[in-house]
Amino acid sequence: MPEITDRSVEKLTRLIGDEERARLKIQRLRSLADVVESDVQDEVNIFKALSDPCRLAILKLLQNGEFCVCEIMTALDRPQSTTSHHLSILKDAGLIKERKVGKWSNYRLADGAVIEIMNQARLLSRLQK
Amino acid sequence: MPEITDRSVEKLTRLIGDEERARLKIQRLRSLADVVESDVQDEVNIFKALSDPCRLAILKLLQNGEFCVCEIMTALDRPQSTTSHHLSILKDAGLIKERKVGKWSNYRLADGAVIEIMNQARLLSRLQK
DNA sequence: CTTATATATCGAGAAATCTTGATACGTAAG
DNA sequence: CTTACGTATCAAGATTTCTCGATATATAAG
Repeated sequence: MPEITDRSVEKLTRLIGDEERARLKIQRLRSLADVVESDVQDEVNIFKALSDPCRLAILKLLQNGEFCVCEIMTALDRPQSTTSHHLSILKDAGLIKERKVGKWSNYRLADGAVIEIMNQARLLSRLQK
Repeated sequence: MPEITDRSVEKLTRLIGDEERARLKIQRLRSLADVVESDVQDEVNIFKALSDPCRLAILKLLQNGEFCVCEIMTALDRPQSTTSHHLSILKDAGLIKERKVGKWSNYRLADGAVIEIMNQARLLSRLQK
């Protein structure tokens, strides 16, 4: 029997009248919103990786194939360190993959789902107008 | 004829040898990555709104219907001001909609695409394991 | 081994975000 | 009008993120 001993009980008890029913309702609400911490963090990291204009530009570029860092920094018109940093965030989030060839690092999209998720966002952004 | 007079030219010229061809390649790379600022900002805001565990929990809850702020704060176990703040970010991003009834504010998902985009992210997060 | 080049990492200042108590606003009831 | 309550906004400290010059690492060439 999970403990529920915080500010919510008082508030919902006033709303519902019966403290026991309030507790049950709180349990139900918590379970509906429940997201397991370790699971959700990966998803949050994916969305964080997508939350930057530079990185969206990189992903858009990579829809045209595989490119090395020096091509990507040229496309973005950003310094090499900035570009490399953004690439590592995208890679850590699992959105792109790296392939080293000699002293070059080539990057490509990790999966078609990356394109799909960007399409959905574009769809949503148009919806609100 | 767009001007290209920055660090990229020097670097790519070395790589390619011919400065004129370097300039052409730069133009092509830029156009592939080009994201119109005003358009991309809406998409960035959508991803930013999704980049928080609290807000993902709210969206997950709202997949079960419409809820008022006091129910949502109960589900999250967060103070009212925090909850309200997250809701306004989700609303500004166009992910949820508000319906006022008396002194209550009820929130619901704005569109099925919200569920879809979360599903894609979950798919991606599992892919990388 | 030395040099050059492509990329990654470090470090620090600037900017944005998160959190939450305090306060303001709006509606309904007395 | 006054009070109560649900919600929104404000303000400020804590944390995170962004940016980019400086530096480190790695590979290839001489």
